[in-house]
Amino acid sequence: MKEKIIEASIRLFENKGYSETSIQDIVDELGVTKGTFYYYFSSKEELLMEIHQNYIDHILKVQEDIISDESKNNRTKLFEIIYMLLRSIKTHGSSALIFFREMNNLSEASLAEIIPKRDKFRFNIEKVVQEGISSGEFRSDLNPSIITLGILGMTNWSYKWFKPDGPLSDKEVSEIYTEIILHGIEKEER
Amino acid sequence: MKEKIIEASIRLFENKGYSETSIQDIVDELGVTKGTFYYYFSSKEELLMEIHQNYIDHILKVQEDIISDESKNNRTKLFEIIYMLLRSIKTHGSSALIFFREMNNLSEASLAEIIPKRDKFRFNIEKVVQEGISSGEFRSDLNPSIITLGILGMTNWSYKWFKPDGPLSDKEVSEIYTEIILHGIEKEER
Amino acid sequence: MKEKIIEASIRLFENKGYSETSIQDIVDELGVTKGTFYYYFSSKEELLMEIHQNYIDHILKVQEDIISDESKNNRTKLFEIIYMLLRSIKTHGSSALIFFREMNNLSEASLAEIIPKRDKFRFNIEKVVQEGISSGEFRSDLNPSIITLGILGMTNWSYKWFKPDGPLSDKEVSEIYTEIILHGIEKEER
Amino acid sequence: MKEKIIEASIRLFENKGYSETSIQDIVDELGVTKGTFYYYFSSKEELLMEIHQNYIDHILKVQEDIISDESKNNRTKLFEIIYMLLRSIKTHGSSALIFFREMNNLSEASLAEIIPKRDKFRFNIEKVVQEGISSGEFRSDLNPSIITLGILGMTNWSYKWFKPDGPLSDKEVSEIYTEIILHGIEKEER
DNA sequence: AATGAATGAGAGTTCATTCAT
DNA sequence: AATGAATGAACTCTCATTCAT
Repeated sequence: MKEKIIEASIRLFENKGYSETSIQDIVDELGVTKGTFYYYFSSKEELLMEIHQNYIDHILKVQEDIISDESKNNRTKLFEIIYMLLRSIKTHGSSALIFFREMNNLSEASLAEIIPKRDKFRFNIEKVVQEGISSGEFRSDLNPSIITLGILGMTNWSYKWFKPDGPLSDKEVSEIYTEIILHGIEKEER
Repeated sequence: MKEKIIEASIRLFENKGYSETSIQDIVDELGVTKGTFYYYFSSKEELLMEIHQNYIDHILKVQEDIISDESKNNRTKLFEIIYMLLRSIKTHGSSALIFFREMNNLSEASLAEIIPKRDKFRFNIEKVVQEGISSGEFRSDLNPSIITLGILGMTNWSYKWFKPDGPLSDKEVSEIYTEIILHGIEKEER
Repeated sequence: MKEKIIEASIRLFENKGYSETSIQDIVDELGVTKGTFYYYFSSKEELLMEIHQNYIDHILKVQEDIISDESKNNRTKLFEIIYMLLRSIKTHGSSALIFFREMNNLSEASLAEIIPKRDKFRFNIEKVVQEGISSGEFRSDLNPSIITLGILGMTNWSYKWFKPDGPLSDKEVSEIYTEIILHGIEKEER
Repeated sequence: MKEKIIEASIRLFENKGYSETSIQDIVDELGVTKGTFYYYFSSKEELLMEIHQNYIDHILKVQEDIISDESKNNRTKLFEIIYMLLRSIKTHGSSALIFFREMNNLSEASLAEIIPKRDKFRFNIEKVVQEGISSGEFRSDLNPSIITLGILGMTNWSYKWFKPDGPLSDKEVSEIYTEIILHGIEKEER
């Protein structure tokens, strides 16, 4: 039941937004009553928090796996992180969209847990960029923080328009994005 | 007074979000009463719509000026569009942020006016990309639509983190972004 | 202007009801502003009161003319009162409807002026009935107050359905009503 | 609780009118909160609609019973319908008054349900009148529709003045009204 | 004679939440 | 594990009225 509540609410939050979706909307979707909701969640915000946690924990975990694989160079790591983010739209429904759009509906207390994780995700990418610079894979004349924010922007923005059943697959889009980024930040001898 | 209401509400919407900001919040900020608000706006959504209109009309106008300047090549046009978007954060407060974040709080009727303009802005960029491909400035092996969405992602995402009084200026960030993009999509002889 | 406000408001009160019609509705109808309204009337209720006064004063006056005409017998007087009421729908727009429907929107003070006039109108009819009984025109075995209320019910109710441009004229309806009433209350030798 | 809300609101609507009675007034009367009201009714209009439905369904049902009783002649049927209407003031509180006075506060959608029932009630009376004409009980020289509207006027108007604890009983008034009507529309050999 | 900006009280309605069962 | 009645605070919006100009 708890899972079903989360799934239904993700669907509703995506379409109507968190604030505009009432507990009533959620339980109506499942044919149960509000009491049931409060048996599993102590507040509406706790539900939102759980969606956030699930999502960020998932992508952080996959990211760590990618980064810690010493057999991959930094170019490959960047591609795989980008691909993973785009793939998560298919695997995690609209959790990503909700993660980015509804963050300001979390309480101070919840934000204090989520923001460090979100920052960690960003720092992990920045580390890949910096190691690529050190190893000579990437150009050294561009600010690594801004590069990282550019990558995140490109990728995260895709939640606004990417459809898993659209003309291009998540892999194809990831390849184009990686190509754009790499042949910009990579030191040149092409 | 109408201007003051718009300014105050942009500030509040930015911090608390549109749905979480009440009319009471807005008028308290100005020391007037709710009646005053409804003297100038017929609904809360009309206010949101006006913010949207002001913003999109502004950036569309500036974009048209950039694109129609025949003395500029497409590389320059891209840079100027990116720069204009980042600059608008300074000049138009948080209208940009509200524009992107609160779009789903518009009514169907309002969306029907805004979406075509937003699409036009995107198509205008896509046209610059395509003309750059035709003219031989840009690579021809990457999907122009995806390139455009990548550029928009990078740039629009900056409303989430860019601070006009941060360590880098809007111009510097624009130059880095342009550099990343260009030396990826530009046909190479480096 | 004052006349125009009264006319417009009668039209609006008829369709939407007094409470549901705002001052704004009235002045919009005339293309003026609310200030204008308050130049002529000190409150919304004063306007309603004026409509009431105009109507009741009119029908009271006509009624007195009918009653005081010594050349008419009581049968004729009854017919003429009924006819006058039905005719007033044509001549006084929907004042009658408003008079009956919106009376409870008057203040205590206004009611204290209107109710005695309304009662006087009723007593005048009751007097005709009673004189008809005394003179032998009407049956003496029926309660004159109830007869009067029956006549008023029949006649006043017509404001709910009578249309001046309908299949029967105000005169024809009056004749049928009088016929029904008379050949019930008239002592018999038919 | 739902029943208690209906009862309290009928009392309040009678005295202050529907538009002038607020939800707050209703719940104050019962010592509950506005939330409770909206637990049982989705809108103020739904409450008004329920009062209308209850009343018209009741009188329609009783009317059908009267009409379908083949042992009664049409004179008797008329009397019984009139008596039933007057009796309903006692049995249904002021539902009748509200039914007639507040009909224009119903939405289009609600009216579309109520008007046909109200018309059916009227047509049923008209049918009795017409059958009385065919059977020779009633005069044939008077328009049956107007007769019917006259009967309804007399009877419905009584909601404005009839008090169950007044000098005459509902039965006595019904008898006087029937007497007035019958000896007007009945073919004569008196 | 008329405007237009502003008020302030109150309207109907929504909703997250509680709690006895 | 789940219900259903009830709360209470907040919300958007309406409106008769005022008043300086």
